[in-house]
Amino acid sequence: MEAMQESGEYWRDDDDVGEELLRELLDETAAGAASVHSNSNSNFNFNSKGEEEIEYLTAADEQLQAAPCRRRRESMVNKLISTVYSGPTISDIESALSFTAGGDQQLLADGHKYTTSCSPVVFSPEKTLSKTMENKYTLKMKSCGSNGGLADDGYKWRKYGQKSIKNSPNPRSYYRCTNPRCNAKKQVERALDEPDTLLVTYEGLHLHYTYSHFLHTAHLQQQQPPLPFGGSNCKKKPKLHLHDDPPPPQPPAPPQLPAPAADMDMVMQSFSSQMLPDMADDCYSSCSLMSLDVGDAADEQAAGGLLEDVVPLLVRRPSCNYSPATTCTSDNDGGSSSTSPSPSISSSVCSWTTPMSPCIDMAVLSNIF
DNA sequence: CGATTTTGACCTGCGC
DNA sequence: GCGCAGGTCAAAATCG
Repeated sequence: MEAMQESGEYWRDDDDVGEELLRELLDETAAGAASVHSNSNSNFNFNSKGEEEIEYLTAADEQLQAAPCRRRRESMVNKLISTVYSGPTISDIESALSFTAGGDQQLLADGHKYTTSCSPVVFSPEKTLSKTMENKYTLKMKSCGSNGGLADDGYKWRKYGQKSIKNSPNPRSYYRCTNPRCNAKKQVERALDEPDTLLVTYEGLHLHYTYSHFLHTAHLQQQQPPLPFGGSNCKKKPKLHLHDDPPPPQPPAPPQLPAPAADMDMVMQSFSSQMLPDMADDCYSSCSLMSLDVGDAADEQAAGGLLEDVVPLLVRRPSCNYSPATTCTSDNDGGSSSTSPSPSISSSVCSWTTPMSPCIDMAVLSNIF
């Protein structure tokens, strides 16, 4: 994970895009609200000369006008969320493990990669797992000395069971993510033929950042001056700073721009109240994680106020292109996954830092809004 | 004292 | 329906 951070992969350079989208969205929303409001009787428009024009619209006309507007707004929301969201994806776990281990890989005769260190080999579920095990994938990794031989994947796991497996001398351990809102699980067992090799089967997806992400972000926060508008002391509703948003982080830290950051505070407040009236608190608490210190971040994480609770999984799957060939489907409350191939080694190079097509289940969004 | 691990019991799906 | 194997639960034990 550290290596991944050092690689700079986490850094997003599209913050400006996020701001633009936010402003555009707010403009659009304001315009839409004004339009809806005025449509109660008649539609007031102003031409370029500032002269008042009055249009009388039928219900059908209103729908015709509203539909493109709604689509446009949805489109912008898609872009916005995909821009704002910067948490880890399933592929990041792989890449984290890969980068952390830094081991050499070589191809085995069966086509799988063999690792000489802790770096994982990812087995495609369609090859090694039954159909009932969609959303699962298995990493094969050499055990490392520490942490029980298991490489740190950046998440905190709680063991909830252990079971001896038939025809295997090694018991299988069952772990669950410690985050109460996250249903990610993993199973760990030693390989039969290679005692120093661990088979780690991940199931479900994390709906939150890695703890190492918080720690690093908090570290950056401590290096920065107090934030405007209450900043870090504002515990109940810390302000959002999109400039602080870039995920785990990477030195050198991007220059803090107080004015735009403050501006984005207000923009985000507006966004929260206008676009997410019911979710404003969640959005606040989640988006503002970046403004918290270590303790606050941990508390906040424990409390479960997470942006990822708002953002559908599909947004978080950069590799999930919005095309007919790779239709995105949300299959369970874990929110996985897609008909596209399950995570593979090649997907490890993907991250949310790469530009992606917005891919949001609009049904989910409609529930949000 | 809270969080985590351990471990036996229980539940569920599947094959016969 | 029964038995088996895998997965989960939950109380007790342990840890920091």
